Order: sequence, then C-alpha cells, then structure tokens
Amino acid sequence: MVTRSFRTSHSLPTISHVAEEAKVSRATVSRAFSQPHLLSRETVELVRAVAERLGYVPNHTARALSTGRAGNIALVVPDITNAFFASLMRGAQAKARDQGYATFLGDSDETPELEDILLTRLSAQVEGFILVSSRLPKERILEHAQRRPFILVNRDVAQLPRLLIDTGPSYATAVEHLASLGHRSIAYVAGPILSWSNRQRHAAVAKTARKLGLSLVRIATSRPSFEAGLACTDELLGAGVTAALAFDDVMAQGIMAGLAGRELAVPADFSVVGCDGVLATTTYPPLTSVETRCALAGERAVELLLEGLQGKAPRSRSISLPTELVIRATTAPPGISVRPGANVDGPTPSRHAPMERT
Amino acid sequence: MVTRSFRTSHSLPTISHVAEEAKVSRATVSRAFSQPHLLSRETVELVRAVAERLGYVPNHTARALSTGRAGNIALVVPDITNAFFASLMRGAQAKARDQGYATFLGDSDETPELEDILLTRLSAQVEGFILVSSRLPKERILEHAQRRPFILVNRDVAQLPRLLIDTGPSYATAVEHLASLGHRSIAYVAGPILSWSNRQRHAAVAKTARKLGLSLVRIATSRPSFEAGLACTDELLGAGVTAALAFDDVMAQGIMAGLAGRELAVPADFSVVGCDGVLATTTYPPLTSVETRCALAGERAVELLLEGLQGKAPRSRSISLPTELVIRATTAPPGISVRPGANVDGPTPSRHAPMERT
DNA sequence: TTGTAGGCGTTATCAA
DNA sequence: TTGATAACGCCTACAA
Repeated sequence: MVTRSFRTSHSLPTISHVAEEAKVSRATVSRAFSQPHLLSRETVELVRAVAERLGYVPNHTARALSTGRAGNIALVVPDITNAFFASLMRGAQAKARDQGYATFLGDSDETPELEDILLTRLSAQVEGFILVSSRLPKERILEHAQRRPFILVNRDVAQLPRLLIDTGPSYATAVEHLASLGHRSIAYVAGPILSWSNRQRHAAVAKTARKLGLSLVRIATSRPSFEAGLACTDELLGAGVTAALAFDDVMAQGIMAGLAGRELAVPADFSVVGCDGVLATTTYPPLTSVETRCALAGERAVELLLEGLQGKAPRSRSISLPTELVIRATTAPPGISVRPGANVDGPTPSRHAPMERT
Repeated sequence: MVTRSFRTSHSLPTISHVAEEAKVSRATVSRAFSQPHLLSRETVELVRAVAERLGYVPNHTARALSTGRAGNIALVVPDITNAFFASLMRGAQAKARDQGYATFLGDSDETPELEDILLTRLSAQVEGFILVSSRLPKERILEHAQRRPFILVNRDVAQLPRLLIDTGPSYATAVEHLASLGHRSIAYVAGPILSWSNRQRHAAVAKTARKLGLSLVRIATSRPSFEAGLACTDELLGAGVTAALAFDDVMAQGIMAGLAGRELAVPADFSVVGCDGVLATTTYPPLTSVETRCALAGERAVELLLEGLQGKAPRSRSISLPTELVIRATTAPPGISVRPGANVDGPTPSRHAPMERT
C-alpha cells in the first residue's frame, strides 16, 4: 500500500444522493433539515430515515456559503497565556458554544501586525469579531469593522459597540487605600502603551495621587509579563517608593518575586496592588487586587455580538463593567523605609524575610 | 434611522468585483492569489493592487467548498486557563497561522461530554484536529478520527498518530533526587484519573519509589487546579510525608500556598516538585519542576497534522518529546520532620516562616 | 406541501 | 498567459 497521507477521503453523501434515494427533490431534503415545519410529517421522516441510512450530514461549509451565516465567531487577544485573556476566552467560548457558535482563536502576540493579519484572514469565515485589548490604530479597527460586526473589549472607539472594564475607580480607591495606610510615595508600573486599560489606570492613579498629594512615579515596562515585573524591581526600589500599583496581576506577581529575591517582605517592607483577580489568590501572600470578573466579560461580549447579529433590540454602544478593589494581604502601612539604592544588588533567593501583617 | 442590527453593509467584495475593476476574468483574479506563477508578473501585480484597494480577501468558505480544503484546524483542550494548555495553544496557533491555517478553539472544561460536542460540531469545517489530553474513551476517539485526521497529544491510542510528552523518566529522576536528599516518605498528588499523563507520572513515581524503598502515598484530587492543590494540603501533612510530587505546576503552586498558610517553609520543612515548567519560575521560591516545552509541543503537533494533510512522508505514529527535571529551590533535605496532625488547623497567612536552602 | 431554478464565491477543466 | 464554463453542496424565492 502506498502511503498517501491519512486523508482517507471518502466523498461524503450529498443532498442529491438522499434526494435520489428518497425520490424527492433536493429542496425537500434541504427542508427536512432546515425547515421541517414546511413539510408533511411523513416526508420529513422518510427523508431523515434515508439520510440516516446513507450517513448524510448537511455540509456546514456549503450552508455557510449559501446563507452567509457561518455560525462562527472569532476572538482575538494579545496573549493567550495571560490569565486575564485566558479566562475571558473561556467565558466567551463557552457562551458561544451554548448558542451554537464555534469560536476561532487569534493570538496577536501583542503586535498590531499580527492582529491585522488575523482579522483579515478570518473575516470571511466569521459572522463577527470580539476584539480584546486591540493594539491597532483606531482607523484600522474601523476599516475592519466595516467588513464585519465588531465588539471591542477594553478599547474605546466611539463608533463601535464596546465593553469597557472600568478599572479606573478601583485604581483610585487603591491609591486612597495606600494613602490611608500612610504611604506618601508610590509607583505605577505601566502596561502596554497602546493599551486603553493602561491609559485608564494610569490616569486614575495620577489624578488620585495628585488629589491626595502623593508623589507618583511611573515605571515603563516592555510587556505585561512576570519577567517584566521582575525586571523592574530595581527601578522600583531605586525610585524610593513604598508601594506599587501594577498594571495587572501577572506583573504584580513578578514584582513580588523581585522583592522576595531582595529579601524584602510584602507587605511589611513594600506594598503591592495588582489587577484582574486571576492570580490574586494564588500568590503568597494573597494579592490585593482590582477584581474584574473577566470570564463574565467574555460571556457578555459574546451576548452583545450575537444580539447584534440577530438584529435584536438596539444595543447600547458602550457598556461599562464595574470592578472592585479586593484588599487581601499585600498592602500594609509602609514599614521599613526603602532607601534608594538599598538592596538592589540582584536576587538572593536564599532567604525569605518574615513578613508582618497589619 | 432605524436600528436594524449591525449586519447592514457588511458584504465583502468578491472576486467578481476585483475582476471587473481590473478588467480581467474571475479566473485570473483567482490565479493571482492561488497560482500566481501561472500569470505574468504584471497581471499579478495589477490584480493584487486592485484587490488591495477594494479590500478584497479570498473567501475561505467558498474556497473550501470548491477545493474541499477548509484551511482550518481545531485545537481541543480540557482547560484554556491552565498555563500548560495555554502555552501549547499559543505555539500551535502561531505555527498554524504561519502555514496559512486558522485555528478553532475548543475548551472541554475537563468533561468528556463537552469534548464530544466540540468534536462533532467542528468536524465539518476543519481539516483535522489536535486533541490534547483527551478525556474521551478510546473507542469514541477512534469514531471521530474516522471522519477527520487527528493528532493526539498526551493520549496513547495505538491506531492514531500521537505526540507524547514523556514525563515518566523525569518523574523517576525527581524521586531519585528526593531520595538522594534523604526523603524516605513521599507523596504523589494526582491529576485527572482519565489523564494519560497522570497515569504515566504516577506509574513512574510508584516504580521508582518501590525500587528505592521509599514509602509512597497517592493523594487524589478533583481537578488540576490551584484550589485542588491548596485543598489537599491537610491530607498531605496528615500523611506524614516530607515531600510531594504534584501532577503539575498549578497544583504544586496550590500546595506551596497551603504550606505557607500553615507556617511551613519550602523547602526547609517540605519539598515540592511540579511539572510543565510554565509556572516554575514565577513561584517563590522558584519551583523544582519537570520541564515540558509545551509551546514546542503545540508547534510539533501542528506540523504533524499538516504533514499528514499534505500527504507527505509516512509519519511515525508515535512521537515522544523528552523532558527534563530542573532543580530550582523547592527541594532540600527533609528538615523539621512533619508530624501527622501537626499544623493542620487551617490557614494562618499572617506570617511566613523563614526558609533555608541546602 | 413540494418542485424548479438560480445563486452564494471559488477553483478546475478545457479552450483559445 | 488568459478566458469561458462547469462544478462544489446547499438554500430560497417563486411556481405549481
């Protein structure tokens, strides 16, 4: 036998085979599956029996081409491995499946270029897009949105329906929380510059810090990753602050690891706040974090998209999802004052300093 | 203006539009994209320029109907939010995209039922499947595999091509490592009972423990999650062991949190070993773990699938991916002996005991 | 209630 | 090198 790849391709039975065998027209076979109420009970049963015997299943691709409805949606995110996006995708995919839709997955690797390729490539097979934390310029998003319905998540383009996870107020609360603990000098460890969420969070922190008379340092990073959080620890300590608000939980975790590696205890020596709530309970000590219910956001986004697809009620163009600061165990009054330049000579993970709580 | 759902004006330009605009036939436009070498350089450039201007992209659904090739694959995993699967998906999706394939995403939520639904639903629009850590019975997998090509990951069904991440030897090494440190009584914290990986790991641990004369306790859990790891801490401590090999990093992290909450230091009081290497560097202290290069596994799986699809060389039916035990900072000689029943009265996360190394 | 005929967007075959 | 034309499998007016 010649090895011919495993495409043991047997041509599947088509609507014509069934029609011939059942001695009805192809239209009747079609109706027996898509509009059975238009047919007599007997005909439906006959056709289905024949189809069953022949092993016929309606061809989804052909149906999609004919009706224009693919029964698919696409979910495009900057990074699947980020727990926030993973949770969101999980919620979205489950909801879509419940509604009979299949979901394409797109990981843009945080780059606008790949995002653009994915959006283009997928547009013909998909009824609509859920575009999460897009790094694309507004104009380009609008161009894509001209081709297919879009729901934006965490990106604020006035012309398009969007779901905005409103972390601003919670970041403001977090700053107030730190201030009330006695912190006077804090840092915001920034996320991607192209991220709407990052701008919102930074703005909220800056405004509140100003209001309360706190000094604020902004620390730039390459990418919202554990490594980036870890890598900015020196800069953080050098800045002479006593607390950091990170762009997200992943970075917060990196910062905590960096601090631990420098024998600094959290929260006794340094306070840390994260965002998303995806990792918050898995760190030790548990992370004080802005909770976002990201899985729910994924579900809501799918609901919005499918409602629009089915031409339901006029949906609101911008939906805001509230968040909440959950205070766990990484924030406390500034303890040992961190002197600029101290303890910044690299990781020494041999010993974990004891940490006190309140 | 009446709000009529946003389906309005979302019709994409077709091959005919481009043909008309470029004053060539539709066949020529088609060739400009699929068989450019059959056309003159000028024609190709002209057509592509016009297409670009009009925003034309070949419709994959129509192409699929005509050629029988959908240009899509599906990736089905038990849990997107598990970092191991997320990394694997990331690698797979990127590779598929590079090869011009789009990827459907399926999350089975660790249940055979949902897995079955996804496989059925997706089969019509997909050229092949990558099924990761399937929880489905062998017979059912084979039925699905009759319709479409399958690549199995971490599931050993003799009739199907499969990619097996070979963690057995590394788990054996891990047990030897613990034994050499002086541990005499260890635990294996198990993963899903339907998981091939779990069986492989448990078998390797059991065999090696027996060989070295170590006493081994197997601890069952509900699901490979942080919470499950956390929840089994009491049982772990009650078992009187001095070290635990967890099914994966996520559970190991849960165990570490549980230990920390009971004022036990890792590795001074208790040693922990994980698996996957996805979280290993993000814990504190860094986790000793069996590294799996999961992103690479995703890429390899896609390569295998696409090779089969294109009828290339007869691929080997079973490919084994080696792993490696990476010793970091969570394993040390058994320090304070853990007395059964001690320190098991719930979390008291107020203080993190200092930990020693070596 | 059922059949006829045309179309969905592409590719493949055969000519030119 | 390019152009007609016929599939691909299904859906859906329109007719009967």
